[in-house]
Order: sequence, then structure tokens, then C-alpha cells
Amino acid sequence: MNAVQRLPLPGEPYRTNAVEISLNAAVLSIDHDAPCFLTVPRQNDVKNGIALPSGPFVPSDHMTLDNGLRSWVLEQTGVELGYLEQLYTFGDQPLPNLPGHNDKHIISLGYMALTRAKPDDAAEGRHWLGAYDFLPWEDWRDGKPEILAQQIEPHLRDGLTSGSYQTNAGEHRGERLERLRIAFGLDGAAWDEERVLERYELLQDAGLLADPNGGSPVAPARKGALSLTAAAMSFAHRRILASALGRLRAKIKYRPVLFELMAGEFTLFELQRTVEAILGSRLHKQNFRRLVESGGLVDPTTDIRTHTGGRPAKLFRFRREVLLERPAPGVRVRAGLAA
Amino acid sequence: MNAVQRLPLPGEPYRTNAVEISLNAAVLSIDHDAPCFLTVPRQNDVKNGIALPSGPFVPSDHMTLDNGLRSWVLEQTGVELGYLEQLYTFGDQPLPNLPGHNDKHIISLGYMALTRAKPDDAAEGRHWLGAYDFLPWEDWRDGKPEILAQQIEPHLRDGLTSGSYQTNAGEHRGERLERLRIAFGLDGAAWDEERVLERYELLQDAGLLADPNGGSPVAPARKGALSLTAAAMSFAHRRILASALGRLRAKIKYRPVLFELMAGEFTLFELQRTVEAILGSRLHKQNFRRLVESGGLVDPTTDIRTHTGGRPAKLFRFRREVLLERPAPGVRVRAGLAA
DNA sequence: TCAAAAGTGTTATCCTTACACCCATGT
DNA sequence: ACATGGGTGTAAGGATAACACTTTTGA
Repeated sequence: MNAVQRLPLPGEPYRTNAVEISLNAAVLSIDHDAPCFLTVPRQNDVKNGIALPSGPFVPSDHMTLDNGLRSWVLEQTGVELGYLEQLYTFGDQPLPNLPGHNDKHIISLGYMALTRAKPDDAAEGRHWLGAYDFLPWEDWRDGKPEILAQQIEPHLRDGLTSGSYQTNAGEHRGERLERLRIAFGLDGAAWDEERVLERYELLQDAGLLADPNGGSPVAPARKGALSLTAAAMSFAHRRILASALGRLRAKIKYRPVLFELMAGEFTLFELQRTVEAILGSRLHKQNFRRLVESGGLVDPTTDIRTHTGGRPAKLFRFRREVLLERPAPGVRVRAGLAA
Repeated sequence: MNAVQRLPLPGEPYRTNAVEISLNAAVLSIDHDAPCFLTVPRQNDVKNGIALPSGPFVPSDHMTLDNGLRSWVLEQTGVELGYLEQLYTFGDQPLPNLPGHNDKHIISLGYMALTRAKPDDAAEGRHWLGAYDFLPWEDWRDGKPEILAQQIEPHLRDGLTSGSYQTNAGEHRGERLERLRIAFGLDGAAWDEERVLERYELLQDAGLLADPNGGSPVAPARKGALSLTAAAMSFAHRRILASALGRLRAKIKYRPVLFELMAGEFTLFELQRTVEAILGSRLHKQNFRRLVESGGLVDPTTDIRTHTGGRPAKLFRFRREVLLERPAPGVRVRAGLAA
């Protein structure tokens, strides 16, 4: 084995390896106790659908990938992003059925951004949609979602035994079953709220998701496709949304990114509702308060919020010093904190 | 604000946004209680240096990004990768001083792979180098590394007060100091072993790292550049190495990736030494054993290892069932488990 | 007055941490 | 014999989870 790195020669035309980078942002916020994401109308489609703010990386215009993304979001939605985090780079296959684009290989870079929705958003044409309208199986705040037991679980098991799904790169049936068990908490395994992307991809592979662009290259839409209230967004963008939600669910536990979604001052209950919205599960009130207060994550202010629906509440703010004190400051919600 | 997505028109030549993807792998293993990574000789350099296995993504040859990377690693080192994980996508600036390549914008995709070194590697031209030869400040197993107190900390503080570093995008001095404190555990803050990439980038920004390619576009190499035993690898590749180590340190705590680095059967002490090598710190023996055994991560076998240097040890193997039982199975080493 | 949320207090339990101590082997 | 690693037991302290209960507002 001659371990010599092969680099393209200087004379070699580099267009052979040329690809285009597509920058895509899942801009998240919390609105009325629901995780929302920013959308733009998508016109290049069969139907009139929606999309995440996105655009190509233009090396000559954009200093960095991050900057490129920020400028697309600004241009398309008017939102100037604060917290921004790269998620994953998907090497999408060229879309086979988009005429005139067959030769273009697009690499999709997904980002998660965190902001706060503003009151004038709708008036100024900024549209937020609920993440759980697109991923309804992820919201367990009112108990196990019906769509899971009634539609998803039976179809997944069906697909596995009847063999109508496409085996991925020679994956054994047993391995597939184990992945399903872990991802969806079947057969007594625990539901791990962080595995949002895994669940999304398994559903897509199983053909349970309808693609507004008309058919997936991987698996044909089955008759059993889930009926979602809102499905007019491409696979690629829904996958990025799923990545973002999963990342956020994981990250709030060990980094104080939660406060990017909060106003400067907030009540502990508002904070709890935000965490619950993100995790898609209910938390135990008293213990949550203790956790947050004793964890040094917040500082009380002298301000009071009235009209809470009950007794007026003390307002708190994020306590930055915690960054220096603790290695992994976050809302350390473990499984047992469930209400 | 007209929120309409701008896509390139079908007729528009897509070469304007064309970039090349460079796939780069930090292939990690543990050898003699040291975290090692696989290298290839690099010949396109001023000096004869080394590099991570890497190559361009060729859309026509490679089905997916992952496959592209796997095939480059196989071609360049003969290693067939198992566990593979994407790290981060860096939008490198075009190198200003590589003649003939000025117009090529390269996006670097970093990967982490986990394997086990084999006895015949050296004989077959596969070279493993110690990660801590490149990141010596990360190894605290024999106490705080001298390079930190003697070279790094004074230089970082110097650079901050004398103002000889380049401020990043209008970053305030105070913010910079806070980042340094958090990353390097200055002024009583705890050393967070996971912040490997942050530390690497701060050192590079401060001009403390020498680039074998001759000068960084960001900061000129200062006279105070650290003297490392091995520095003949590019900034880009060292950054990927740092990302990989940081990711691995974080990941072993909540996913059983550790066992990708172990033989099928192992003693608990070998497992501990591996964790210590990765984290760069010592752990408490008895508690580590309890943690691992009671955590259901391993199963005892009937086999015994002799010649351990002491009493013969029971051999264990990874217990796969843990994946179904616990949402985040890993070696949950907290700060307090230090020896 | 009552619902809803704020807020306090108190347990039992488990996990973590830090000890002390004995066992079996190779040199 | 003794160094080295293997392996067990246990007790203190802290964090967690599950209680019960009082307070203060708006409708």
C-alpha cells in the first residue's frame, strides 16, 4: 500500500469535483409554548410550499459559510441572527426529476439558529410555523401522541415483516429492528427525546412521509403515508428541522443556549414552559424550580410580573457567571424529572 | 421585505458558486495508553510533512460524502473504516500563497473515525502518531502540563494586554478574556476537557502555533510560538484533530463509542486506561469499575487474562443490550471521578 | 369564591465519592 | 518479599424525586 495522498494536479480542471453548497437555516423560537421555525414561501415546487430560509454559498460574496447563511436569512426574512450553530452536512443525491438541474451536485449544510419571535413578525411577512406540525410524534406533553400508536408503530412493524421497505446497504432485519426499538422506544425501551433525526430518517426510509416534490429517490411514498396537517416542505428541509430540534433538545441540558430563546427577564414558569416545549414533555414544577435556582443558572431581579394567571411572579434573568463556575451549565433534566 | 427565495436560474452557469469539498479523516485509536491518529505523508508542502488521510469529494465516483471519505482512507492507508462520524464543515479561505490554486475555494469536511491499531500497521506503512504530541496541553494525566503554565498562559495574557493579537469581528477585550478563562480554566475556572477545539483555535488566533505551510492568513506566527515536538501538519488538519478529540471526549460519556477502540474482550483496567487516555486525566480505580459494571455497560466473560502485571483479571465484553435499556449509555465520568 | 400559578418545606431514596482493605500473580 | 494490578465493602454527603401544603392574584 503506497500511502501517498492524491491531490488534483495544478493543470487538472477542477470543475470535475465542483459542487454547490446550499446553506439552510432552521431558525427556532418559542411562541405560545410551541417550538416554531421561520419559513419562506417556496415557489420552485410543484405545489406552492414552504421552505427554510436558504441559498447557495457564494465564495466571492460570503466571507465564511456562517456569514453566507446569515446574509441569506437576512435577505429572505429580514431577521438578523444571533446564536447560530452548524448542524450537519448532507451530501444529497442530485434530484433526478428536476429538469435542467441533473448535473448539479448539491451539498446541503444545515444550521440551527435561536431567536425570539417578535410581535410584528406576521405584519412584516415573517412566518413562523410550529415544529410539531411537521414532527407531531415528537410532542409528548399531552401524553403519548396518538399518531405513534395508531399509525407509526404498526406501519413500522408491518414494513419490517412484510419486507416492503428497502434494506439499507445490506442491513440485517435484526439490526433494523433494534434501531427501530431504540429510536421509537418500542418493546419497553425508553423514549429518548434527543433522537429526533433518527426517527425522522427511519420514517422517511419506511416511506411513511410524503414528499411534496413528488416521490423520494429512496423509498416510494406508500399508501400508509402519515397524514400530516402540514407536509409541504421538502425532505431535505424537514430533515434539517429534525436535526435542529434534536440538537436543541440535547444542548439545553449542558449549555445555557436556552436563554437565547427567552426575553431578558422571565418567570421560572415561563422558563419551564419553554423547556417543556423544546423537550416535548412535561416537567415537575417544584423540582424544576429548585434545579434551575440551585444550579446557579438564574439571578432573581427585583421586578415582578403580574397577570400571570395567578399570583405575581418574581422575574429572573440569566446568570452569565455560571459559565465560569461550571463546566457544563444547562438545564440538567434527567428522565426522572418528568411530571 | 419580500421573502422570496433566490435560486440560481436554470441557465445560469453554476460555476460561479462552485466549490470543492475536501474530505478529511481523523482516524483515532489507542496505542500504549495514548490516543493516536492515522497519518499519511504530505508531499505538496514546503517541508516534508504529514497530513490526515484526505481527498476531494468526487460526485461522479462517490455515492455519498461518507463513502468518499472511506474510499480515500482505504486508498491512502489500506484501512477499512468502521465507526465514522461527521464533525464540522470548515469554510476555509482560499490559500493565498499556493501558486496555481488561488481561484479554488475549498470547503473542508472533517470526520472522526474510530478503529483499533493493528500489530502489522508499521510494517505495512501505516503510521500512527500521538495526538498529544500535537496537543500537549490536553494531557493532564501526569498533572497539569508544564507547557500551560510556562508558555501558554503567560502568552495568552500578554497577547491580550499588549494588544498584539487581531480582534475577531469587533470582539471586546473583556469577551475575549472570558473566552480564554473558560477555555483554559484561568482564574479558578475549571478545566473542561471537552473544549479542545476552542483551545486550539484560541492558540492559533493568538499566533502561538507555527504553520508548516508558512504563516497563517489570520495571525502571523509570533516569536513566542510554542515549541512542539511535532508541528509539520497544516492548521486545517490539526484543527480537525482537535475537533475529533473534543468530540470523542464528549461522546464517550453518553454513547458507547468507547468500545470501538477496544478489543472484543478486555479487562476493566484496560478500559480505564483507554478512557484516561482519551480524557487526558486520571480516574479513580474502584469507582470507575463500579460505574462501568453497575451501569450495565459490560458483561463478564469466563475468560481470564494473565500477565497483567498483577493478579489475573476477568475479561469483559461490551454489553449491547444497554442500548435498549438506557437512553444515553456511556461512561458517565463527572468531574468528581478524578483520581 | 375559585381556579391558576407562585412559592416553601420535608422526606425517602439513590448515587457519588472517598475511604479502607484483602487477593492473586510475576519477578 | 513486594510491587502491581484485581477485586470487595462500606459509610458520609449530596442530589433527586415525590410528597404535602401555603400564598397571592385575576376573573
